[in-house]
Amino acid sequence: MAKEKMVSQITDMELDFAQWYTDVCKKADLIAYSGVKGVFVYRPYGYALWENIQHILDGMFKESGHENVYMPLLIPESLLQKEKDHVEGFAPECAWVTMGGSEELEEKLCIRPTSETLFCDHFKDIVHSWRDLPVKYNQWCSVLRWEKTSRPFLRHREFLWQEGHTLHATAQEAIAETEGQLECYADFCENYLAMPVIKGVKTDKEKFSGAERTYTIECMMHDGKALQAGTSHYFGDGFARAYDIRFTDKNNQLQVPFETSWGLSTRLIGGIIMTHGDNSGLVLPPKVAPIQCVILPIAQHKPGVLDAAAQLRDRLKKAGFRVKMDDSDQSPGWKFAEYEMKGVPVRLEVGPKDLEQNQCVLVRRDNREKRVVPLDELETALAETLQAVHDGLYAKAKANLESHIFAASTLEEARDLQKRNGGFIKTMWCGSEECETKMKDEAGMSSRCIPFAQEHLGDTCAICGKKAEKMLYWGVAY
RNA sequence: CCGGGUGUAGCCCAGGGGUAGGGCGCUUGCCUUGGGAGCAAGAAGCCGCGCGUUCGAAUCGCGCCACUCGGACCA
Repeated sequence: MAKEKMVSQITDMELDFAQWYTDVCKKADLIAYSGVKGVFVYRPYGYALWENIQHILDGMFKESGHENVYMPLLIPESLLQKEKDHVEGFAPECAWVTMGGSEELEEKLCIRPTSETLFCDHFKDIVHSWRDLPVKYNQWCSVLRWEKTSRPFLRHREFLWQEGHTLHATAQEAIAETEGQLECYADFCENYLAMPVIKGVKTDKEKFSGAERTYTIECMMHDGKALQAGTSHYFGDGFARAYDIRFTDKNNQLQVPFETSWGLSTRLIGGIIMTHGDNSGLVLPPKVAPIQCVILPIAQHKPGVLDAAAQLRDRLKKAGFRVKMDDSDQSPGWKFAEYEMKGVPVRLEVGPKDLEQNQCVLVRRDNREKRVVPLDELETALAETLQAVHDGLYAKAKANLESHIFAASTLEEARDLQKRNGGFIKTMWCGSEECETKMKDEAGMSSRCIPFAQEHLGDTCAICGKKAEKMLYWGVAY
């Protein structure tokens, strides 16, 4: 008899990647829909993942001298409008508060889509002397952008993020800050999330509204689409001039300071899902997994099993691992499937047969490899196994990235490569926005970045044939 | 925002102008435990929302909302 599917399952990603993604988000208990388009409920398991990300990043920011602050949710229209490029960029996706109680407001208030304007307005008041610089602030908050289409984690109207905002006496120092924070993001993605990144600079067309230069890290998903995982902006003194921020330097001269901002959002969770997930569900990088190891007692009604499992749990907790013991009365098979769906990096099985031999079994989520471990070596073995999962995930993601990079010398070639394989298409580029637009119109790709790691693929632009000195990555992005 | 699809129990879906259906899940009991076990009983629904047509609407019409797939726009 053909076994009917007993439980709701996850669509195979080869069959329908978008459906697979949505299934994982829901079945792994990360997120739930609310009654309003584009705003989501972060469920405990999904929020715990964000908290772990927050905790690590927050430590990195503080280590490099940044302080956390909290700015208001609302921006008066007049304040938002001071920087021309910025307001033009964000106006189409602003949501406004126009009523207070039953009264119409004198001036409407924008719900922050990002907080540059608020920080500038505040910086103007607190910075007067060279002694006040640098200012290195960060805030954890949510922002609102009235997106037309939305998807869990990848594109919310309201999303959680951090935004760093810093002010410096010199352009060099501000640029160093911008680049340093990009490195921080790249380090975090690669060493904590096991996501390899491509670092580079956005073209003028793609840069942040109001920025002089935008740096980015770009990741490659399983389906060949690109994901911008974090950005860091150098503003020059544009915002400072627009918002009238001045300081007196050591020579008693009035100067305009230089500014940066940088942000990373819950979108990254979407990136984790699409980088590491498989047809059994989520696969979480061990360093941010809410549960690093789930302990499953086998034949738990037999004497000694539950006690032994609880002892192992306590030992591992004491050793600093995030562990959970599941002694619910579900069958072992059910639990195996459940925790695979939730992406728990390591499963620990312990049953009567193990206890007789003073051992347990560790199973890796990424490749299902089993390892029998003597109980007195458990802490070391688990640490090794978690590290092995991290390394395994990174290697697999790196291979996926590398197998999704193709070189092209003409627009037609680029278009065909994208259509056939997806991925990043690298070409030489003359630097003109017209060529970017043409690539978008005819090949459906936007420029992802001008990578730091440049290669010389030729001397002419793949689109217009004119002289070209820069190599650009193109792709279809989330 | 433009075009297509969908909305019936927690999930997947059938039905259909006149008492609301199935499978899975859920609850309780028995049984079972190294890859989503079995038996029995039970609970659970403004049939997405509003307005219309009708003696009567979950069913027909219109509007809206949400989800989804393309496209345009954006972290």
